[in-house]
Amino acid sequence: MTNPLDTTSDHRPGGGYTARVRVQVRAELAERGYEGLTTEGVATRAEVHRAMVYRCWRDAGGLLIDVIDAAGEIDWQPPNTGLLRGNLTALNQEIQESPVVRPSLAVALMAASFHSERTARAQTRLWADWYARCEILVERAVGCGGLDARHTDARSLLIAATAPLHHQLVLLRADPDPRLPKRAAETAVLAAAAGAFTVHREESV
Amino acid sequence: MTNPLDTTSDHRPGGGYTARVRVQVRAELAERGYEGLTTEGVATRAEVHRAMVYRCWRDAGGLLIDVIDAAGEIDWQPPNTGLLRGNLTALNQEIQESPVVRPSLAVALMAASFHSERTARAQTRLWADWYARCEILVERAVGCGGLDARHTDARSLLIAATAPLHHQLVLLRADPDPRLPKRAAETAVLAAAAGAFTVHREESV
Amino acid sequence: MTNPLDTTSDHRPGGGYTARVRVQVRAELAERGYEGLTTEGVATRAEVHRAMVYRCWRDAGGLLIDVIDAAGEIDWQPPNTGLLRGNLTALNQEIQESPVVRPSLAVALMAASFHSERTARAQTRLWADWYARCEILVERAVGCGGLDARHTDARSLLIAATAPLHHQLVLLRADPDPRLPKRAAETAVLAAAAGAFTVHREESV
Amino acid sequence: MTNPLDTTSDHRPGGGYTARVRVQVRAELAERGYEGLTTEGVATRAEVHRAMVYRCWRDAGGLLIDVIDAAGEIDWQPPNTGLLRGNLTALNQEIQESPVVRPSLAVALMAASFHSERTARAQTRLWADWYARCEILVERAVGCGGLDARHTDARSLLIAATAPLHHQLVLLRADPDPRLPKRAAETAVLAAAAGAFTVHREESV
DNA sequence: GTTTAAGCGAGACGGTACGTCTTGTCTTGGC
DNA sequence: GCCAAGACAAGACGTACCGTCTCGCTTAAAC
Repeated sequence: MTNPLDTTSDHRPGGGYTARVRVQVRAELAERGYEGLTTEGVATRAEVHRAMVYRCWRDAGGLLIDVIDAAGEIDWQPPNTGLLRGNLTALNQEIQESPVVRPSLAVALMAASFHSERTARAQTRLWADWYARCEILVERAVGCGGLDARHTDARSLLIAATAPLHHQLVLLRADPDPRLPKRAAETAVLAAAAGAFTVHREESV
Repeated sequence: MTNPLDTTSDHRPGGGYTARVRVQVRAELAERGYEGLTTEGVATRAEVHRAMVYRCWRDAGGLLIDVIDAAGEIDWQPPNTGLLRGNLTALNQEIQESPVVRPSLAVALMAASFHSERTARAQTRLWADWYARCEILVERAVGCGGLDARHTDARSLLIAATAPLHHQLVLLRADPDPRLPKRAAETAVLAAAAGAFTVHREESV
Repeated sequence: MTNPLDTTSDHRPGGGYTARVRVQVRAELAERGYEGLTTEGVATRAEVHRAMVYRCWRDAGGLLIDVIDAAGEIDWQPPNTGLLRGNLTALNQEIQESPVVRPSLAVALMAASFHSERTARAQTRLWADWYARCEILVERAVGCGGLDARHTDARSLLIAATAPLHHQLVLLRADPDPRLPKRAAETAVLAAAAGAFTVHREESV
Repeated sequence: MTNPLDTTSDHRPGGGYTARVRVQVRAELAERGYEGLTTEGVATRAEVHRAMVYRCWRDAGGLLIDVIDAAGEIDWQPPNTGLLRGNLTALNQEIQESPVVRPSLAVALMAASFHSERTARAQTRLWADWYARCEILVERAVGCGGLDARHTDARSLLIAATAPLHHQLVLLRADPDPRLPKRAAETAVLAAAAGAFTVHREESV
């Protein structure tokens, strides 16, 4: 975050090296993976003195948090190609394609999130933001009559639709299955049609 | 365990220290997390010389692989309490309870799986084994008429049922939701009833 | 003190902080010894910004020189209790008592004098001043008939009388010997009586 | 000390680098003075990894102690040219000549001795050893009738004879005076002849 | 009476050295 | 031959200082 209110970092001044460092952190993560990330490497690549990195990001964890947070700031929007089914499929395809290069930034960020409590929280923020952005897909579908008029738990639907993808790619580390994005989307839509994500009054108590 | 599949270790002689070391690796992982694991720490706790660890497990990755593999060798069986829905719920509850303490062994193993290609493969083996064991749940349900007689893709059903749990706990690092195990199980069963996991001929083309 | 001899400082304006800083330098030296002296510590204690210290004293060496020079400006006079023997003994006693606490300012100043050529010169100035002040002791003795009427090299006599003290305390770092001040004084007086410090014509050739 | 009993250092193995490192410490001290000594510089010059230096000498202080101690192990003997007066003069001349190069090892060792308690003790040991070796000069003189037959405090005599030299060179940092060695020796001998260093019974109580 | 320069607080910045901690290899010597 | 012991090379880590610099604010003197 270039955001000066950022409570994560300690001082992060206006110096032009901030962006430069961030780029190099991402590069190192993508090239060498989380464990290959070193303050030394980043500093050298960014042509900044190692001490500077410590001053501004405190330690290796700070770099990670910064990059994870920065990942949430790109102006991404979920696909909007029409129907819910298609949108979820497209979403899944995006997920599937992103970490196709090994080691990828996406996987490295996952690994990084295990580094410390703070990186874990950053990762949690990132996911929360991502799901918040995706909820519009579900809301659109409800509005267009694609779903039961009763209130649907968008977050659960989205998780049902996308979790299998993340599961396969990140946890199982299986090779991508080209049919999985569509299948998982359809499964979620079927379940939704069957009322699986309907919010009952008494449950919300 | 002198696991015959284990291509990692160079020799693993009869010394009684093998089990001792494994126990300590697990203890260190559970206590200090993946990043806190050091050969020194393990060796000291196991009262073995550090060189011994390198001789037998080659390097830190070897220790991790060994422990991940060992995790797949315990004689675990999925719950069998009756109906598919109940079984899946029970399964999810087990998942939810395991990593409740932070840092836990389960989470540490996840983190460890990002260490290298080899630990990733060990983790993949572990998941494969786990799903294989769980497939019996689905097969029983099909056999008992709980599901459509047409062939059901057990693996997909299981992933649909459990992925949301792993997603919440491991990736989102959210606080456990006591209702989630049941909900995710029900969602998967609803989807299954709607034919989401039915294998069609044309799909295999 | 805006010492006119001081070639060190670039400017030393009227701000009241000059004295404050000097006091803190002395305090730091006495408390933490020469190696423990930092511009940061001094600045903080003196409630002055670190940059101010650099502006006015140029660098750490400047602080040291300043303090060494300031040590020569206190209005000290050698003891005058009567006879040469007694005066020298009293002088030695003063020497012996000053650095009795370790680490002391006196020892820290000695250490500081090794810092650079410039601090060494400041230290030399300090000694020169000290001996100049002490020469009165010898001159009085000559005048009062306590010594041979021929001209006596006061400086040599003083060094002979006090060097053993400094040697023991500063170089040998031995524990103070309560009898040493008197003994060293007597030795010097005996040598003086034997003509050891008499200046002969032929020697000046 | 190559002495394996050495309680100063922590392990100091048989590796051939020990001597190499010591040589480089001395070289650095002589070239750059005490403050210019860095573990980094020494390690690089000795072609040893920096970590090795820390392993074997613990820290910068360890290096200093080692070198100070080593300085006491060279097989030096005081001059023996005949009479006490001449011997003391020769001794003083040796002192005067040693630190003639600035910065010299001798001065650097002095500065180093202020580094810590431990280096100070090493320096004290060095002086004690040096005086012990020099006492033979006085004993010879007493034996040959050069001095009063009553017992003479050799150490005090030696200090009286040499302290002015050290004082001038190390503390006052004055330029060497070519006549000083002889003068200081004569002064001490005169004082001795006058009974300045005679040990009285009651004093030794 | 402004304005303008110095004094000074604040802190970013580049840089050196420190001492610690791991990792993984290799050698030596006892059983 | 197993293995305890530990030396060794390598390199990252995070900290503490150092000394330089550029901003701005304020305040006293110059115009």
